[in-house]
Amino acid sequence: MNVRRIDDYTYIVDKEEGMNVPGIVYSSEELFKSIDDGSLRQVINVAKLPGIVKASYAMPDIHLGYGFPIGGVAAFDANSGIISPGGVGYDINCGVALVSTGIKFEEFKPKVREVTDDLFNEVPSGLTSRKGLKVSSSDLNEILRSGLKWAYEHDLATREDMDHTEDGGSIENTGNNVSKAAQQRGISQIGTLGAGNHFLEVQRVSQIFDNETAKKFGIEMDEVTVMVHTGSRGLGHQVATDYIRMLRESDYAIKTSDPELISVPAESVLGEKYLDAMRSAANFAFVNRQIAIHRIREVFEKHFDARPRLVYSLAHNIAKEELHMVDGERMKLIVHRKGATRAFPAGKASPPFEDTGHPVLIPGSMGTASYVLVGLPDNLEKSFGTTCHGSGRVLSRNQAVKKYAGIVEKELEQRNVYARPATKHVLYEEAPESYKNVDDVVDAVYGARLAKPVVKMIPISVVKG
DNA sequence: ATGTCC
Repeated sequence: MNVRRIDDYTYIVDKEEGMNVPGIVYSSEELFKSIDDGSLRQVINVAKLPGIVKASYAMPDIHLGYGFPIGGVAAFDANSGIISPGGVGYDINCGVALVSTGIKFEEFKPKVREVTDDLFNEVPSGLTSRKGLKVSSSDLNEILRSGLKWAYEHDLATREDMDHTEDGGSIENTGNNVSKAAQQRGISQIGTLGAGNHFLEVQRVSQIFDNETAKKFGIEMDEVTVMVHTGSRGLGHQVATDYIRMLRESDYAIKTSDPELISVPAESVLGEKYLDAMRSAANFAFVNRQIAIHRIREVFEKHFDARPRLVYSLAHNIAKEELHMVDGERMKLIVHRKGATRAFPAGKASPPFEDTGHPVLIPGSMGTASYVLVGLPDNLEKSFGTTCHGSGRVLSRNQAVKKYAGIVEKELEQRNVYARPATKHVLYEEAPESYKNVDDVVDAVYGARLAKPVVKMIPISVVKG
C-alpha cells in the first residue's frame, strides 16, 4: 500500500486496483506508528465497496474491527450504494452519555464509596446482566419502534433528556424486523451496562478549554459528572448476527476477499430490512442508556440536594441517512460511523445545539481522563462531520490480561480511583496501558481540525462490567 | 462487543 503524509495530521492511502476512492487517515505522526497494517488494509477494503463517496476515512483511534475498522467512517450513495452490518459493528448504537450533577467535588468527596456502591447496585453490570428494567413484550416492541418516546411516556425520560439525545433518541422504523431471539435477549437487559469496555464512571471536571461552550453545555469547573458507556447489549448483537447470516445466504449480497466485509445494496429488500432492524436496535440502545441515566439521577437525588442534567447521549456505532455536499452536489448518503462520533459544527447541528455544535463525548481508558469536544466548521468537508470516539486498543484483551493481571487494582488505587468491577478479569482486560493515550487522540483530532476540546474530566470512581 | 462456541 502507498501511504503519504500530506500535512501534520493527514495521511492519504493512494488509490490502488479496485479502490473507488482513496483512504484518508487523520492521525499524528506518533499515533500513526501504532496503527497496524491490518486496520489500514480494512480502510482499503472499504474503499472498494460500491457507491462509496469521497474517501474511506479513519480517525486516530483506528484499530482492527469486524470487516470495517473501528474508528472508520464511510459514506455511500443512498440510491446506488451499499449498507453493511460490519460498518456499524456488533454493538449497534454503542455510545456514551454524560450527566452533569451540579455537585462540586468537595461536597461529593466524603461520599465517593457510598454513592459508587449505590450506582453499582442500581445499574447492573457484567456479561449476562439480566437484572434490567422489567418490561412486557408489547413495551419492548414500542421501545424498538419509538425509542425515548416510550421512556418519556413512562416517566423515565424528560423532554430535556430527549432534546439532549442524538436524534431525540427516536429513529423512525417499523420495529418488525428484529427476530424473536434478539427480543428475548434484550428484554431483561434494559438499563444494564454489559461487559468489556463498557462502564459507568464518576468524574471531576479538571479543565475548561472553551468557557462559552462549556457553559452552554451546562458544565462547570470542579463539578462532578457521570459518564456511561453502553450499547444495545444482546439485542443488538443478535440483530447483527441474524443479518450477517442472512447476507451470507443471500445471492445478491456483495462479497469481498474478506468474508467479514459483506454488504448489500441499501435499496434491496435485505438492505432495507437490515437498516430497519438496525434502527430498532439503535432505539433500544438509546432507552438502555436512558434508564441508566434515570437511575444515576435517582442515586444523586437521594444523596444530595441535586438536579442532575443530561449533557448528551450519543451513538458511536451507527449508519445514518444524511445529506452532504459531494463535488458541489447535495447528496443523500448512508454514513457508516463505526467507533466514530457525529460532530456537526455550529450552524449545522440540530436544536438545541445550533449555536454550539453537537457535544462529542470522548472517554479515555480506565483511570485516565475523558473529554467533551465540539465539532469544527470544516469537518463536514473533511469527514462528513465526524470525529474520534475514544482511545482505541493497542493490546488485545488476552495480551492485556497476561501483562497486567494483579496490578491494575493497585494502579487504580495509586491514581485514587475507586473501582467496582463485576469481575477482576475485566479490570485486567481493560488495563489503561492496553489503550492509546486519549490526550494524544484528542490532540490529533484537534490538529486535524475535526473537533476542539471543550472540557476535560478526571476519574473519581468506576463501575465496570 | 457477546447467554465469551448450538
